[in-house]
Amino acid sequence: MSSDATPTAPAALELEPQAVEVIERYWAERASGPSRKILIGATLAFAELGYHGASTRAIAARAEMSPAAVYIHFSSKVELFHHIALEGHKTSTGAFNEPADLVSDPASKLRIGVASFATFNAEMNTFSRTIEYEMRLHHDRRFADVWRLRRGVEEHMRRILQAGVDEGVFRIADIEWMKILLLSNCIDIARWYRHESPHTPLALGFRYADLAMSLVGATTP
Amino acid sequence: MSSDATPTAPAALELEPQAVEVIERYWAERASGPSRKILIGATLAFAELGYHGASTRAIAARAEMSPAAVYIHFSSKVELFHHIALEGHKTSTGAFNEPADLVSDPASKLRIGVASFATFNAEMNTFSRTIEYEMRLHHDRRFADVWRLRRGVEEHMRRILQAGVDEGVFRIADIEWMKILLLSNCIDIARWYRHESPHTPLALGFRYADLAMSLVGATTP
DNA sequence: GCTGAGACTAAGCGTATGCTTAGTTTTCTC
DNA sequence: GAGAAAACTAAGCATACGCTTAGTCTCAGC
Repeated sequence: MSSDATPTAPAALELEPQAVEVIERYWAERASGPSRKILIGATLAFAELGYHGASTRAIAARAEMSPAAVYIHFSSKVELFHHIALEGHKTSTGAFNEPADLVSDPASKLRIGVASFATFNAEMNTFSRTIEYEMRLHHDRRFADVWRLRRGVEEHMRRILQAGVDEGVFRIADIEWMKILLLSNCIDIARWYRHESPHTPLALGFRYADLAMSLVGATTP
Repeated sequence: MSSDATPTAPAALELEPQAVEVIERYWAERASGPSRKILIGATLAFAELGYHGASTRAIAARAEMSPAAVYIHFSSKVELFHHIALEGHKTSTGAFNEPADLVSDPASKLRIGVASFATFNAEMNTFSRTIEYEMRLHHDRRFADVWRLRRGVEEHMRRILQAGVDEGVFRIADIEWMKILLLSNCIDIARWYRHESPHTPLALGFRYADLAMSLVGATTP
């Protein structure tokens, strides 16, 4: 039995070059100097190897530093992941909340919120997917703030749908179900989207916005 | 910096009791004796801790065996995961393909295929989610068979949609996009569904089937 | 009951892990 | 330029990891 064990370790996932660029640009806007290099390296390592599969040595190598240097800037591996997950969720939830808050009627909120959220998940597909998948293993107190952000988007979506129904512009039989469905659509983009897809993230966002309007039975043209 | 490292390891994810039962029943139907115990233990460990986070000791403990006993039945940890992923994908793809193959017209194929696939992903949410998430880290040759099964469902869905358009019963502007959308809806159920949800997997399957018929603009009542 | 095969274990191996330490290098301020 | 603080490294620690080995136990067949 043991003699047929394959000597090859699982190969690291090959990331799309554009996905790497997106991640580098993302952290360039939010961190500088060595911290930035570590955040980029860690994000890439987590994306390619998973949280537990990514050793601090792998992270450090991608940051072109020694493993010990990582601890100058982040107190632990899990704290590093927490930082990435929190920042990622702030951006992700902001991608939905902020555009929706720029308009006042429910239909526009829904359209622009969904478009923006879908675009974000397509553009940041590798980043979003990684955090999404790895967050399931982190339910301890340290990550309570991240989980809270997620619940905030659900609540926001529910309020938009409720307002639309109250104003008679949405025809929804089951708001809770519609909320789940609309968010599910947007979130799953991170799983399947690749930059080589025929649609740009922006175009995809419009598609999902149109779909959302259709699903809620929006009465506006 | 290092002095504020939290001494607590990430807590193992708490699985829904019903999710545990589902997994136990699943393997009861496909394995017996010690192999079954190992498959159950490993599936639970992977679900709670992730692939890399689940040590062979954790797997063995859940199977109530020693770590060495696992190697009598499975040649390596990765082979154990491969076995679980392959079996899971055979069942998952079967959940779509087999019901759809029982009927001949595209509308019925779509309805029954989606209903069945959605029901499967809800019922087996923990199992599906775990495999889905961990499969992204396994792209080496060993897992080619698993990846092939996934592509088979996509192809099948595309053929159903094409047949519906050819026969004039579906009104779809972009078949490729519709294919992605319909499968995305079903697959993402595994991410969000919990057994404590108000809808049973079966009821959810019908909802998704209705949604699919609506989305393709099916002309049959 | 005996024997051999298969299943199983305790112990351990070689290696990897997250993290620390002591020393070195770099940067910043005066 | 000097000194202090910050950033960084090589080396190493304590522990965990996937897996093997040698011995023990259990089961099935005769």
